[in-house]
Amino acid sequence: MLSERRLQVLRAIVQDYVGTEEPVGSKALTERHSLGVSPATVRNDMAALEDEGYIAQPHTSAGRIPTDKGYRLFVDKLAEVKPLTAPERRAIQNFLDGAVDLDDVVTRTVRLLAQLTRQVAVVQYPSLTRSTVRHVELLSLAPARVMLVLITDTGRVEQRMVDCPAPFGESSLADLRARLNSRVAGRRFTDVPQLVQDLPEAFEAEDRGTVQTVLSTLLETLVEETEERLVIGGTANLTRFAHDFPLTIRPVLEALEEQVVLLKLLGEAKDSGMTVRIGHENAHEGLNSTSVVSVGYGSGGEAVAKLGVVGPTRMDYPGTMGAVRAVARYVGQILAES
Amino acid sequence: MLSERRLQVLRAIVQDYVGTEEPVGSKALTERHSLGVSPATVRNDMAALEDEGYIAQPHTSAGRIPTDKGYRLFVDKLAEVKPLTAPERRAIQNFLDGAVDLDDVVTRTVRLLAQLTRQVAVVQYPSLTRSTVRHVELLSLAPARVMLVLITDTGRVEQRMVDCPAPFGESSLADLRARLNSRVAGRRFTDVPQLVQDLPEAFEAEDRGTVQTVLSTLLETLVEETEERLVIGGTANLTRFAHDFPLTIRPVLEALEEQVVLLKLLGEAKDSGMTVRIGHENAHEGLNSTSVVSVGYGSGGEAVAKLGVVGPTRMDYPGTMGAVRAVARYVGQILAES
DNA sequence: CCCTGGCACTCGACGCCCCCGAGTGCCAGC
DNA sequence: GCTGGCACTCGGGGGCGTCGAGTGCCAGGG
Repeated sequence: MLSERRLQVLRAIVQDYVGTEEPVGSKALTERHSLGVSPATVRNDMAALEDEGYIAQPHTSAGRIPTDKGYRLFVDKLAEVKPLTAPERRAIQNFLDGAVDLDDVVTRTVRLLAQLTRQVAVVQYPSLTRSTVRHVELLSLAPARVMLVLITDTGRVEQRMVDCPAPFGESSLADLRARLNSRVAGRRFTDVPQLVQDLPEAFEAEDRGTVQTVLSTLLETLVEETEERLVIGGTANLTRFAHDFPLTIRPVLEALEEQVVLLKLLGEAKDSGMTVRIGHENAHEGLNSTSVVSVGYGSGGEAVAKLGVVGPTRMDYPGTMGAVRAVARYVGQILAES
Repeated sequence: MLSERRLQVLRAIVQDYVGTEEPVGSKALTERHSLGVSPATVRNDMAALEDEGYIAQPHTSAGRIPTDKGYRLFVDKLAEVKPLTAPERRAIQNFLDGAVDLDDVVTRTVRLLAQLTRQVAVVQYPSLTRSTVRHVELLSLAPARVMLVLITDTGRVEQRMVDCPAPFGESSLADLRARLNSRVAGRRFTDVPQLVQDLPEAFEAEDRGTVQTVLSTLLETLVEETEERLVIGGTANLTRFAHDFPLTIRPVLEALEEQVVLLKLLGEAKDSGMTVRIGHENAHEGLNSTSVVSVGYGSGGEAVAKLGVVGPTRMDYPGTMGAVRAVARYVGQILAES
């Protein structure tokens, strides 16, 4: 177990390194922090911290920098989430209050978060798994061609073309439309598959193939509709922390373009409370030199989606966590109001 | 007026510089190209080209690099658009054929273009203004509440709620739906106002108010909801040509995050044919060191939106233009089919 | 008139060396 | 267990010389 003072030393190292972006030495430490001991003592502590793997030397005769493990300890034990200042909060509220619809809320949030943290922001759209079907419309465009339109209770509309295996009469179409809606209107997406399962049986043999095709297209659409979407912003901030150029930022840019990667990233985070994943804790290796701070947000008590930022492991954790938490709260409020 | 040989020299300089990314000198030029003259002669030509502003020296005693003006001449007079190879075309077709809906087409297109050109790709969603109406659907959600769904020929769907001034029967609704579609289906958005002008007259007095309300909502949708959307991809490719400075890529990343900037960028391009904007020809100063190659695409003969790539002025223009043109063509085909 | 080879000159890139100083580990003493 | 002292390490930066690609100019030849 590390002594109290050694923890202080670690905290001081993290703070200084985050501030200066340069390895920090024993002398500089004692000058900038009132630890009450001499550099020599600090050196001993540093040696101990290095033995435990919390800090490392980039090369002999250089100062120390925190390791992922060091940041982890810092975040878990040594840092307090820094609340935003009053003007910052007002700015958030003003900015988000101007949003006109869901898209706008999400877009504004991502900009806000990127600006506030000066890092890359990621915001997931509120999940639709709890949505219900308002209406399903079928339109005949050609004898063997049907357009399927799905309308959800949140006002979203999805449309698909269906190529039928056989011509499908207008009356059969009306029949299918009526039966379909009476079963699924008002029901949750997740219940639909079961509700339409035996529908083909109600039709003549010649139409069953088409009915089946239409139904499976509908089910596909439902699945896609619930697929998680997200928006990112502030990628230009990546250039701030990349003297050691393309090497660092290229894989990050690549990872950020893969929505799948990001969704997995957010998915791995805890559903409640804030999650901080540091460096190699991130499964995706392009993100091994970055940290991800994420938190769920939602209109009620329940989180419906997540948002967060991606930045260098050498980031201001207290400040970033404060900003992320504050933004999540305000977005939740906005969603609850609308 | 420049002699034929000097144009050849300029072409050779552009080609070599694009290939090697290094200033090109007179000796190297004569070695790599069979110009039929000695380095000394080339030097004279180069001096002339420099006087005219087509090439420049980064510093004394270095080779020459093309200026924006030089690239412009190259693109206008010296380069042929390079057609894609057969395997490349097959790859494009295969990749795009797998798309299931409009979103998917756009997403795939942007990935494809980024991969093909190894640059940043930008694809605009088909704009509603130049589209035609495929179908208008009306759904009765409550006695005095109608949902209007507009489906365009490009597969885009827009939806609006209409609160009717009076209850509106199912049969009247069907009547309106039929009349409306027989008039506007297949017609351009811009023609719709005139086509529906006298429609209320065909209805009973009690329904006219509602018909009028529905129609004006439709017109609003056509006019208002022309909000242009676009998608970008391949930003990681920026790192390829910026090992020198984060300085270069930062403003580019910033510009790319501003949809407004990009829309203006594409908007400035010609409606038909390919547009190449080189360096300072781009109004936005963050993009002063990049070139933008863009072209319109559409389901029929007419362009409904644009797509293109953003890359360094030092890019392979013939290849890029070939890829952009080919992708635009195939996307057009896909849109026409669906 | 235009092309050519020759020549002197320029200047950035590269490698070398050396010094400086921050930072370290260790140790004896308080 | 903390402290000051001390010898050592090593990366960074500045100065310097060399190298070579590239240039402009010029006189001579087709």
